[in-house]
Amino acid sequence: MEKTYSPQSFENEIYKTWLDKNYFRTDPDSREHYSIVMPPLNVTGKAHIGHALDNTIQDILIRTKRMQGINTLWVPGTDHAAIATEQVLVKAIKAEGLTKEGIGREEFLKRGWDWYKKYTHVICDQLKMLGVSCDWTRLAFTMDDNLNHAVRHVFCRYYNEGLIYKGKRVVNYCPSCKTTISDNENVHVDQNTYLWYIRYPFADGSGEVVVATTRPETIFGDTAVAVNPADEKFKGQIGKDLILPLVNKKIKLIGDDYCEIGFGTGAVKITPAHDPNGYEVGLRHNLEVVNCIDDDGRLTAIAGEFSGMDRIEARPLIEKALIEGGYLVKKEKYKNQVGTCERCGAFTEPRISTQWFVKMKELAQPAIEAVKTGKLKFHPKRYEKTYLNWLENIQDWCISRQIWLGHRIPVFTCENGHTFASEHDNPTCPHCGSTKLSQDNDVLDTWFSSALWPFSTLGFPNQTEDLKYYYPTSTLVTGYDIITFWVSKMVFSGLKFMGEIPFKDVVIHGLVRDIHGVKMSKHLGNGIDPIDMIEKYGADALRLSLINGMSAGTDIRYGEEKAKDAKVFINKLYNASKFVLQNLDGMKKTELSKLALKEKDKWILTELNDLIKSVTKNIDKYALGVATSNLIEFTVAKFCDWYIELCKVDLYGEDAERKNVAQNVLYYVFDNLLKLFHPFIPFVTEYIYQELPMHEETILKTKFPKKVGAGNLANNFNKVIEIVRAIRNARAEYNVPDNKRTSLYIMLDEECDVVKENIAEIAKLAFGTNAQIVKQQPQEKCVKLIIDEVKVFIPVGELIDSEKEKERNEKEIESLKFEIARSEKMLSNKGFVDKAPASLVEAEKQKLEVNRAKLEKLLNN
RNA sequence: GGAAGUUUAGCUCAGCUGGGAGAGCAUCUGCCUUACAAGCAGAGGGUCAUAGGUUCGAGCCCUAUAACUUCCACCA
Repeated sequence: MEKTYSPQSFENEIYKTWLDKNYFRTDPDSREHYSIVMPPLNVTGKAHIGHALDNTIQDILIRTKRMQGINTLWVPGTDHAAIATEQVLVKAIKAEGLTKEGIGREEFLKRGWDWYKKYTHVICDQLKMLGVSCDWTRLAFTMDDNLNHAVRHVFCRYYNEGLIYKGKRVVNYCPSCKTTISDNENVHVDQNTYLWYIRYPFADGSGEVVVATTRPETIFGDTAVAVNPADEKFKGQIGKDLILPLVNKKIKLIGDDYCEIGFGTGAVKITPAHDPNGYEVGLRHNLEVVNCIDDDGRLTAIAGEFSGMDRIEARPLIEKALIEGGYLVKKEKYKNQVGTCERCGAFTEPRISTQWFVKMKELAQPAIEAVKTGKLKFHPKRYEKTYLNWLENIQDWCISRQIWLGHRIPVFTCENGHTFASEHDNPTCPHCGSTKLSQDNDVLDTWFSSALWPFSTLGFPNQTEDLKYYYPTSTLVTGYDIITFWVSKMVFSGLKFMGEIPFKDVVIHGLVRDIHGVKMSKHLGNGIDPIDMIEKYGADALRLSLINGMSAGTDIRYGEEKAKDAKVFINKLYNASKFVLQNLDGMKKTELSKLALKEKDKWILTELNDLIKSVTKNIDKYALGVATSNLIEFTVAKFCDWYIELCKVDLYGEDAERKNVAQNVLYYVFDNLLKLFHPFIPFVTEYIYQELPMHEETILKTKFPKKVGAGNLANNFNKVIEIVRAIRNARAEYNVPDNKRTSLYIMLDEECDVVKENIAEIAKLAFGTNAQIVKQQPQEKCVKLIIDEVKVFIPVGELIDSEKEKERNEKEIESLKFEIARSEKMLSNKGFVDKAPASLVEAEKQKLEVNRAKLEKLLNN
């Protein structure tokens, strides 16, 4: 064992052993199962700290369940992240002086596969560094043959049931990525812009209507101006013709409720092709749809002199033209939100186009029910609202994307004009048998394949053993940011195709932010690279730092300090292990129940029992941050600070029997502690475990502690702790330095076995040269402490200061008096005595009595 | 515009069904005590955001207010 804790020296090797021995592999058997599917990792880029958090949580759950003897499966996987990858590829191709269209679809897809092959291991290797115990032999990829099959199978079922349709809709379009994006990918950002007030004259010269707009460049697509029919301001004018500025064509003034009275000028220009509301209005009024922005975000021919210009760049020029034409009334500063592309940040364009949709209303209903009936639970519960709110207001899901990478829509048209969907590779037309087919050009939204993840990774649509045994999965762990994107889609898909919810518990965690609470981003350079942290502090430290103090569902402020602190703690555990290992020589391994346990042994075993209970309970509740606090608290404040020190008396003593008891208890407690810690910090616990004299093949297959197997553990050891603390406090108050040791005289008013038994321990822990039980107060000048029936005398020589002694005594008397007064007040309060629970009132009475006795003892001295 | 969350020590956060305010880091004091100075022993430090209310009793429940954060939403 290395002298100092250096995780870099063993983490990789340990992981390699785990893999070599195939420990993470599982197959269906007769046991109960616990399964998790890992949220698929994007093959682009590398792991960020959010991945580290997400996967650490999953790993803790999996490792715990595995140790509890449950058949545990964790399926890892990757996602093809179509839009992002396509962008990277397009860029690379461009760098070669080629174009996507130039090399053709087939070659492009080949490059895509090459990319995936090359980079899949990058992110997987990074996860391995973190110590994840997923079954890598089952690594799934959304584009794998069987997953591809699942996608087409599902598509066809939707299609044949009429749940998929092709329709015209206003969708978000990114002119930079050149594809449609979903509402979720369309990020609204605040922008400081202007509101342009534009004059639309009546064709008959009888005045004008002024409209306010944030998008003057879409004027070329205007096909009406709308006002609210109830608006007095425009009474009698609805139906009249207006002259569209710059274009000089006639458009109608229409009445529509969409237009709000009193907002802006009360009149709004209607651009059906480039505004979702405008489109709806257009449908109601049968308006012409005029496209004035093309695929590249440039103005079309209809814009005349502006055609071919970027829509945003054209804005000032259009403004100038409006001024010159006398159309611009004024321009005001204005704040609003615009849609931007989540991937590239470009302004998106609402755009009318033909797309594929999934009808959602019918599918959403069972998914809503699943949560409302409590079959599917969110942790914390409040996120159910996010989920339900989204499903209850669901819109049809636009699933087509105008890119090449991904699952191509399996809809074919044959030479005779028959259109059909097929899940087969080389289909023939079911209507005429033709094999001359053309396939739809679009690919599916990546979420379409992710939606099937919990069952497609288990073999669906084939009814495999895995699928039968491991579905529905147990827990899904993910961030709140993709509840609507992903979680909800898996739920309705699972219900639809498997007839069963895909998982029972959804564990939601927060985002990892920087230490000031700002979202980490490349742009700001405030990101923390998990791999950096692993290299500097070790994977265990990173894991512990992410989990410790984490509260379910809330964001985490993270700074490098935290990883450092975690490493400091692990170092402490490491040193404790060194102590344990150095002191086991000659131990005769004996069952606890057969050992003559002393009070201190019973005390630490009781504490261990409590720890096991709370850690188990908190893991079950997904309160992992509380579980680690429990563990750390026990390790430092119980095991190291007290028990190890207490043990030394026996370990270094003459009594072989006693020594053996101490060794056994020390071993037992530490062994259990390692196991309890293992799910959280797997590497260091395995490393230390392997050093234990009696160990099994690997800690990860040992039994998770359940309950301390020993008889009655009742003990009175806290009395000793109280005495030691009192002595330490008194010494500090007299400024006795720790290197000055004193004798300790202890006088017992009543028999007190626990004190007698631990007299040497008290001396050791309270800086005594020795401690002895006396019948009478010693002659020397002493500081005198009274701990109930125990009196302690500390001869601290010239340091004694009778003034100070009196002062200290008085202070204690004061505080006791205060306590007594408080109790008396409570107990004389009729309301409290009558209404508070009896046990509480009783406890208060007890306290009062004890304090009164204490006070009396002090006063009598 | 709708909704959710947060507000507790200088910093990061715990605080379970209401029953005497906690941890880690930082600060101060004293100690190199044979696992650990990445340590040990001790200490200081809080009107639990504000104002009301319910209750015998409120950090916790209710109502308003403020600040910050986030999600959803088509307001020109």
